[in-house]
Amino acid sequence: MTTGPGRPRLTSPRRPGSSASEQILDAAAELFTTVGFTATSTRKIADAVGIRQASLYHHFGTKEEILEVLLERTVSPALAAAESLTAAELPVAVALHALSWYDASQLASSRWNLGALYLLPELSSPSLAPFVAQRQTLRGYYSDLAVRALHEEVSGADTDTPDPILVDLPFRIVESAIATRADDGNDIDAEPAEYGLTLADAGLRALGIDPTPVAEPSRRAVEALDDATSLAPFRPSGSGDTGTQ
Amino acid sequence: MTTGPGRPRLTSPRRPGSSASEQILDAAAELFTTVGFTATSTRKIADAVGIRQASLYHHFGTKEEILEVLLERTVSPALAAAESLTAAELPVAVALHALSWYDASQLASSRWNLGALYLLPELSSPSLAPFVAQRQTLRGYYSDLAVRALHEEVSGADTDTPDPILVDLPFRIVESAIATRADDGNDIDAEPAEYGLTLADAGLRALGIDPTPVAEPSRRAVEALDDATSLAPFRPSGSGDTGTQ
DNA sequence: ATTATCTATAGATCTATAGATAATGC
DNA sequence: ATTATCTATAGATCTATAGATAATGC
Repeated sequence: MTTGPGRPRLTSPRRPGSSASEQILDAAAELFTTVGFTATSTRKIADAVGIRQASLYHHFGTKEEILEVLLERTVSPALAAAESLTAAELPVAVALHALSWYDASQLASSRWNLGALYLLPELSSPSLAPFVAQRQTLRGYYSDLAVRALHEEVSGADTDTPDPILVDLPFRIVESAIATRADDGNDIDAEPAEYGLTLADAGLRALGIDPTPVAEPSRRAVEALDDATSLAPFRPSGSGDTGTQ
Repeated sequence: MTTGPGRPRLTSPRRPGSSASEQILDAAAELFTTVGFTATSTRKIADAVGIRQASLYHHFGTKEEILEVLLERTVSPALAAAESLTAAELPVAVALHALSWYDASQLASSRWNLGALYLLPELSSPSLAPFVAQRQTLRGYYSDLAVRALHEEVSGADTDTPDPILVDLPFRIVESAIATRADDGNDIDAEPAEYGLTLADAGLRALGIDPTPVAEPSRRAVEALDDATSLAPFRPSGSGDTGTQ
């Protein structure tokens, strides 16, 4: 690791990540999610990486740029899953359940509680608006699926325009994984896949939909997603066999 | 308003609140909840009040002390409601539903989104630990009620120690009002009482409990709470008649 | 020559304190 | 005399830039 161009560091690396940029992102992810964006100085990030404060600026133009990269990486996989599951020819309740399961598992299994970045009050800064918009797009996928699932379930027994608070709940219940991690410590003791299943089931029940019949098709859909993204922290304990679909 | 001791301000008051302290708390509540604690300078608070930065320190010893008062005021009513409802001789599901309804209504109806103070990453500061602990106590009331409600409902059909993720959900669903307000703007268009009812119902359904039979006794319990605290932003549209209990 | 680090620092904050000032209250 | 404000400022940050230095790569 002493190889490579450039003046050597004074300290040997103390952060995971093959490049300096990745090490900076890892340190910033920890600090931003635990003490906040403004409360994290560039000096503290540099100290956590083991470089000098000014050296950060060889890799990122501003402190905010670091946050932008972290936000981008956090919202992208969930948004891709939402698009893929919405396009797939799945029963709507299965798509919603699978999206919740996948998203909640990701939130629970990431090294740092990156979902907390979306709760930072500093996100009202205009330059971060694109990422806030992406998160709202994801929220829209959830509520669209919820609206359609309700229509399918009760076939018009409810009003034609369902309560916006109600159809927001699957998204909010998935999001609760962020607050739980923030409250109970970064390392959650539950299995991410199991945790995600509990939240996905609850999201459907909150809408008044029985999750029992969707569990198995949803499991297959999530496994297909994981195979596609090959990020796959998702290894359910179940007997599910990939590729049967 | 030009009366009273002390040197006059350069600017006439621009904030609600009969005393300077209340005006400072109102301005700080807006800024802390929208841009965050560290990102809010004492100068910005003072500007929002219409006084000089140094004048804040006549009323509060430190910036953190302002946050402490806001946190105290936010958690106290919910905690009092939880204690009162737990002590009351109510069916457990009714107590849980009423607590959720009351708490969610408060979160939705406060002038600023004060619940967001509990999501500030800066709360990991040791001096704020007492308030974090109080919030966790409130969370404990919710989950205790949820555990007991599940036992009563299915009478041992489930395991003896229910899933901690599951019994945390009524609390998390109520808390979702904070994120919704942060996402959709401070002024919510729904009636607080109606909003709270939707979340209280969903909390029970998430546990697998039908909220229909508890709605009416819960309404009476919430009205009794409001009469007791006489803070009462709670005016349900229903035909419920206070005092019949 | 290029790259990644380093040292040094400018300029802009930000929190909190010291002490002056202008009102009311006794 | 007491109170609530004001002006002024010390001391500690904090972000970002300028330019030197020490490696590799050609």
